[in-house]
Amino acid sequence: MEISRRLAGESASDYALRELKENIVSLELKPGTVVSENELAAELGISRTPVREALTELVKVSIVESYPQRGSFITLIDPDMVEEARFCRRVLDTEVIKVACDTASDEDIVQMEENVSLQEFYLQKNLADKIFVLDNQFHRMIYSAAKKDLIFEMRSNIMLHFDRVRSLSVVAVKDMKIVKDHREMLEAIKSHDKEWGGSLVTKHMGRYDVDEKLIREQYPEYFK
Amino acid sequence: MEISRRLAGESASDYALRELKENIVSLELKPGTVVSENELAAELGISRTPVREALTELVKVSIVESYPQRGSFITLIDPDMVEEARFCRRVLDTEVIKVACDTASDEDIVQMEENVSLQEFYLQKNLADKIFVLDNQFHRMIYSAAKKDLIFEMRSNIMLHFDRVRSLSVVAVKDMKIVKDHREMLEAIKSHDKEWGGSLVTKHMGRYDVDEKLIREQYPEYFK
DNA sequence: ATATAAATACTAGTATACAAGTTCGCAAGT
DNA sequence: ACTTGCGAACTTGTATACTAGTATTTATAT
Repeated sequence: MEISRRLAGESASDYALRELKENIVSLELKPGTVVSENELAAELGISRTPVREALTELVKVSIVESYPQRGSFITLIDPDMVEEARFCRRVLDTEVIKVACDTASDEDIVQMEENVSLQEFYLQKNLADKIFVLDNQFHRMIYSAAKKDLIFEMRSNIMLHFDRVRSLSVVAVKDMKIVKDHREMLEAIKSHDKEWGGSLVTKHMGRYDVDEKLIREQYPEYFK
Repeated sequence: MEISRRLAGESASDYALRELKENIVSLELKPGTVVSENELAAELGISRTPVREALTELVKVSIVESYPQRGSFITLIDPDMVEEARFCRRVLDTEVIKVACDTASDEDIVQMEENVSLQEFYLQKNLADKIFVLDNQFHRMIYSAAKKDLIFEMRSNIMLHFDRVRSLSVVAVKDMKIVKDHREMLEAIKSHDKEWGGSLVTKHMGRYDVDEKLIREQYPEYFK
């Protein structure tokens, strides 16, 4: 497992959860892998207790399975759950951006402006990983502007299933188009155009269409 | 705190989580109350570890707040989060029932038929608490028929915020109308009428409109 | 009497010890 | 060669011990 340093002020539990999520989404921890609480604790340099707390949360979102006295496993990719994640994102993002069109404050918009400008900057520099982070932040900002922060947390958890498949997809997402989508979403919010905003989400989701059958043929051992 | 017996085969953690949820929603544990891990462990007859695991999950959904070395508290009712819960339910229920209209199997429909018939039976007998349980099961069945079980779990967690206010509302929900709504939803699913299904959810949500201002005046100490 | 400081009784976070059960390998016997 | 049985080495679940920090109360000094 790929392990980074523990952040300043980060609790052991949060550290374990962050590391696990990153390694699961990046497929460093492959679907079907067995993960031992003791082993993880040793690798992370913490005790079993915080590791357990992190694993427990991941069990709740069905990205880890745990069987008493037998072991814990990274779940195989379940197409039904991937579809749940996609569905959840599409439905919530669509309605939330509409709310944001009504409720976004000037301060919200300033922050989003800054974010999108940075995305455009890094797009020119071709720094995809920078855009990845900003992308996630941008969507969080929309939820925040609509006062739907708790729902965003839920969305993040279920999106683990979706992100894992996205990582498998060899087809890199066309950063150019998604940044342009974000710019348009911001314009929709600024002009309070709810219908435009909603339709942009639909278009945006289309960017992430992947040929699941193809991926499944390539990595059959990862799928349920 | 009102404590019921531990179920057969129920782990200590699940027991603690179930008890906490029940007591929070029923307002037996009042908003703002301090909950001590040691105290809960003693009351439930288990150790701190499973109590902590339950509390941790409730912290994730913002129904409990925890401050290191200070204590844990049942959160005050936050109108923004209540609105998040209502929004989440409306949006997801609407889209999920549409999917269910397409995907519900004969087996799914048989189960729903049985459930709604029971609701009608208990309606005649005037057994509101029986209907309450069946109500929740019915909505779970719709999600299950649409293969959105994971999303239903998320919905359940965020609904804690909503259910708490519902418990405060003196105005009892008119069971007669909600049972009729359920019957109609089932008919919509059986006839694959997605638009009808979606509109029924909107109508259904209206049954739970409560005068928050009134409740807030009555219990100001429960609100943020 | 009042202000200040030290003692105390809490808290949550973490580490460790123990309990109960599963899996797997190896050895003994047929 | 194959089956059977036993034991060792795992696993998670739970209980308990320890750490560090907060809040309150008590005692002491002015």
